[in-house]
Amino acid sequence: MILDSETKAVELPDDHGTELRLWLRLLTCTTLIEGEVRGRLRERFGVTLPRFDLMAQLDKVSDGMTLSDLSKRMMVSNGNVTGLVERLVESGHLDRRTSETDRRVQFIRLTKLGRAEFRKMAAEHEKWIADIFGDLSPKDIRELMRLLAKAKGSAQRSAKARTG
Amino acid sequence: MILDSETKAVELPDDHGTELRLWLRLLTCTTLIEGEVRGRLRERFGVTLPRFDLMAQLDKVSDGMTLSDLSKRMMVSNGNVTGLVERLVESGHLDRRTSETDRRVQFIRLTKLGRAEFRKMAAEHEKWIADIFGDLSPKDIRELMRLLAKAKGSAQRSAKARTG
DNA sequence: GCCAATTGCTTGAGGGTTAAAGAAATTGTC
DNA sequence: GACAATTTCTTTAACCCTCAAGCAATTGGC
Repeated sequence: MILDSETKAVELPDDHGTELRLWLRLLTCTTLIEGEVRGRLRERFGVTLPRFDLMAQLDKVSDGMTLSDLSKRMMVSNGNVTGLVERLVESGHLDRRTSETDRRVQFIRLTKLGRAEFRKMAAEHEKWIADIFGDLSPKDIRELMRLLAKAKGSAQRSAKARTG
Repeated sequence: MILDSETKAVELPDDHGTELRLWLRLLTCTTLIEGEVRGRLRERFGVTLPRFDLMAQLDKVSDGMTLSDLSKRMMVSNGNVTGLVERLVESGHLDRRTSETDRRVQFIRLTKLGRAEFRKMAAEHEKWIADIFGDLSPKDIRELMRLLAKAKGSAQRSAKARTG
């Protein structure tokens, strides 16, 4: 550790240790919660997290979404969504309907069963999340929301600068 | 939206919407950054994120770690680590050595090649992270660290309450 | 010493995930 | 209308990941 004359830590010219520690903490935090949610979904409903997430996207709309929309919203690859939808159609939770005007496009919807099951899961899920964040005050939450929004913006700026 | 007589939003008795939104934002933020790092590691070094993470754990120690240690530190399953280590031994980055005193245990170390390659990657990685969080002030970072620590503690408390 | 419980690791089944390549349909331009 | 570029979706190979079951070695009582 480098200290100056007043015994205060001094930054090295290229020390990015604080950012790195922040990233590791963010990752740890998310992994921890994600694992907890995954376990509860599995244990309580026998459903996987990706399937739950996909159904959550579809629950927000009434008239269906395309596969491309889903992959953008979920931030996963196109091929990934193809497989997920396939399995959820198979199990009767989803419904696919080819567009009349563009035969490449498929509209994916929750079936009656799918929506009913999702709503049941979502209600519990929301309580789990509330409990998981239960030690945070409303002010903590607001502040975290604000800082994460800033971090997200920063990351998007950085990503855009890389790929052009 | 429910409004009271002074046109101010009123919480429903069981509304946990803010926590849910916080979780989604946390997840989005992490997924975004993780994807960015994954892409850069792949593009720049042809390495996957899990392999980089595993090597990062090993780089912190000089005398090796067991598979169990690795799986705890990385917060992934035991079987997962078995496969990852296998592939990294195969590629010459890792080295396994059975314990003298307990023949179930294997100490995993970075090879000379592994450590050299990791150090090179880590140096760039740190710069990427610094850039990704570049818009955050030192104060923002401190505050995020603090709030994420609190969130982590809360999540651990909740997880512990579930499994006992 | 014996044996049950525990610990460290591997295996196998079932999924999830990406990047890259490709098939099918549409659009824009001439 | 022709046809190149684009868009939507699927396929493939390789990998990542979990959970549960199982094997091998060790430990702790007795």
